[in-house]
Amino acid sequence: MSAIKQQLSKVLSQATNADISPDDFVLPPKNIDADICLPCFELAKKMKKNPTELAQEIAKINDTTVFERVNAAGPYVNFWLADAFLTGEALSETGSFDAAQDDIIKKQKTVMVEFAHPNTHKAFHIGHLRNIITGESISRILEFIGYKIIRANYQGDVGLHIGKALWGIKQLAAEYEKIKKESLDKRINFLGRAYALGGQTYETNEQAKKEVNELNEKIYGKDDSIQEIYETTRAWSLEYFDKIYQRLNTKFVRLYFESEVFARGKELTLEYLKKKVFKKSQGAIIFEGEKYGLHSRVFINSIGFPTYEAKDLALAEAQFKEFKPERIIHVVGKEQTDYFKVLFKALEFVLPKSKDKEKHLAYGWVSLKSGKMSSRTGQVVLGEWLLDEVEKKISEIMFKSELENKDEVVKKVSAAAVKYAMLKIGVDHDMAFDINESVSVEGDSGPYLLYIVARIKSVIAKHKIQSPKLSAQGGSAAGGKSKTNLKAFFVLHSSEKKLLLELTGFGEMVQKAGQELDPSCIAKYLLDLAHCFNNFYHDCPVLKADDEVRNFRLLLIQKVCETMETGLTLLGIETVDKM
RNA sequence: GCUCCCGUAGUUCAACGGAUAGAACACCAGCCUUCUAAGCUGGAUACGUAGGUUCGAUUCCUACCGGGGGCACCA
Repeated sequence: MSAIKQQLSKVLSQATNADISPDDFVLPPKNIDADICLPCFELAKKMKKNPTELAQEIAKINDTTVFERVNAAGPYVNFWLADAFLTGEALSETGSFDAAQDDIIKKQKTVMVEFAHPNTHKAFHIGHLRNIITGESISRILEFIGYKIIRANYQGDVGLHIGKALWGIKQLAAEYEKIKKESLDKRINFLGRAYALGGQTYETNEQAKKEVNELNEKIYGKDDSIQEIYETTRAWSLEYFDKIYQRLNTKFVRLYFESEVFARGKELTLEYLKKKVFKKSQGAIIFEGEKYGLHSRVFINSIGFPTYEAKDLALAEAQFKEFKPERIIHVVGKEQTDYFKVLFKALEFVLPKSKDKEKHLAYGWVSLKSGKMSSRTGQVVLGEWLLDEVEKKISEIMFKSELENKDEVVKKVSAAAVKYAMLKIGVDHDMAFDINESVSVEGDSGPYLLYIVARIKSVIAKHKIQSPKLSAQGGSAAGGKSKTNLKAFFVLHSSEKKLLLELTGFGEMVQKAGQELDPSCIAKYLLDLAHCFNNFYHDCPVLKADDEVRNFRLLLIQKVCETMETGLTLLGIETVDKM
C-alpha cells in the first residue's frame, strides 16, 4: 500500500503542482465505493483553497497507468486503481512484506520482552495465558520488523506467597509425602490446594499468619529446615510451567528468579539510601513518589526484607548488564501501571541508563462473565483447564473427520482459537471471558482463519494433481510468472480487486502493530483478509477458469495464503493443511 | 478521600478530528449434482448525560452519572 501511495502522490504532485505526500492518502471507509481516497482538508488549507473545489480540480487528472477512474465527492477525491498497476503491486514478490521492515531500526537493536512471570507454588490462571500469548505475539512482531528479541521471564520463587504455600503443605504433610510419587497434574493440584489453604488461613487466623511469616523468613534465609520441601515443590511448579510454555509454543532464552535478585536488590536500596534516593519511614525504606506526582512505595520492609520493588531494581541491573537492550518491555497486567511508574522513576536514580528504555506494556483484565465461576469467590480458572476445554470442543466438531493427523489438527485449531480470542481484543482492553462463547470456532475466530488457509491449500493441491506440468515450471503455483508479465489480460472481478487491495495493506498494518505494541491490529487485518478471500472464493472459480485467468488466480490465492500464514505466525498461531 | 482507566447494537469487540459509526455472536429468510457450508447472501438494533473547542467530535476539553484498577511494608 505504501508503494501505491507513493506512486499516486508522485503522479498527482506532478500534475497539480501541489505537494501531495503519500501520507495524505487514506483507505475509504467500508461504506464508500473506491480503492483509495484523498481527503483535501489539510491540502486546501495549505494552498488556501476551498477543499471541495480543490478536490474537483485534482479529479480532472487522468492517468490510466496508475488509476483507471477518479472522481470528486465533496472534499474527497476517490480513486479506482488500474487493474494492472494494482495487480503488480499486490503480487510482487516482496512488496507488502518489505514495507513492514523498518530500515531505521533494522540494525539488530536488541529488545527484551519480559513476559509470563508466573509465581511458583501458585496457580497458573487464564490471566497468565493472555500474558504469554500477548508477549509471544509482541516478540514475533518486533522480530519480523527487524529487532533482535530476547524473551525473558521473571518468576517469583521467594516471598510471602511461598510462605503461605509451604504452610499449607505442612498442614497436609501426610498427603505431601504420598503425592510425591504421583503424576505432575496431581502434584500441581495438591500444590494449588495447599496454597489456597495457606492463603485463606493467613487472612483469618493470627497464629497461622505468624507461622507463615516465619516460614517467609526461613525462605529468604535459606533455612535448612525447609529446603527439601521448598526445592521439591518449586521444581514441580517449574516443570508444570515448562509444559504450558511448550503447549503455547513459547521458549524463553532467560529465566530470571526473584531468588537470584533479592539480595542485590536490598544492597542497591541500602546503597542509594545513603545517597538519599530512598528514605527511612516508619521502620521501612521507601521511595518518595510524591515528589514526582506519584505515590510512595516500600522497597525494604520493616522486618528488613526487600519487597518486589527492590528486587526489580536488581533485576533491571542484571538485564541491562547481560543483554544491553535498547528497550525492555514488561508485559504485566494494567493493575500495576502506577507501580511501574514509581519503579521506573526510582530506577532513573539507581540506574540512569535505564531512562526511557523501560516500558510497561499493560494488558487488560481477564474477567469472567458467567456467574458461576468468579475469581472474586476465590475460584480461579486455570489456564490448562481452558486449553483442555477448547480441545474437547474442537474434537467434537471434528468427530467425523478422517484426517490421519487428526490429533495434531485438533491441537493446532484449539490453540488458534484460544490465541486469536485473546489477541483480537486491544491489549489494554479488559476482556470478559465467557467460558461458553468466548472461544468460538466460527465467524471472527482463529479456526475461521485456519479454514481459509486449508481451503487455499486444498485448491492448490488439486491444481497440482490436475496439471502437474504447469505447476512444475516455477516455484509458485501459477508457474512463476513475473511481475511484468502480469498485465491484466482480463477485467478483474470486484472481489478480486478487493482482495488485491487488502493484500497491499499488510506492511503498514504490521508497522502499526509494532509501533503500538498491539497484536489486535493484525487479528483485525487477517479477519478482513479472510472475509475478502471468502467473497472471492464464492464469486470466482479458480480451477475452472481459462488458462490465463486460472494462473493469475492461483498466484493470487498463493499470495493470500502466504500473507495469512505470515500474519498468523505473528500471532503465534500455526496453520494446518487440512481441517 | 486522592488518582488512573473505561462507558458504542441484546452480547463480545472495531472505527489517525472527517463521507451513510463497521464486524462477529445470537435471531429471521435464502444458498451445497460446481475448487472444504468451520462458508456465502439478505434483514432489525448502538456512540452514558449535559456543555465547550472546531468548517466538522464517537474521537479533544470540562462537569455529571455508571463500571473497574491503584493509593506503604503482597507480588
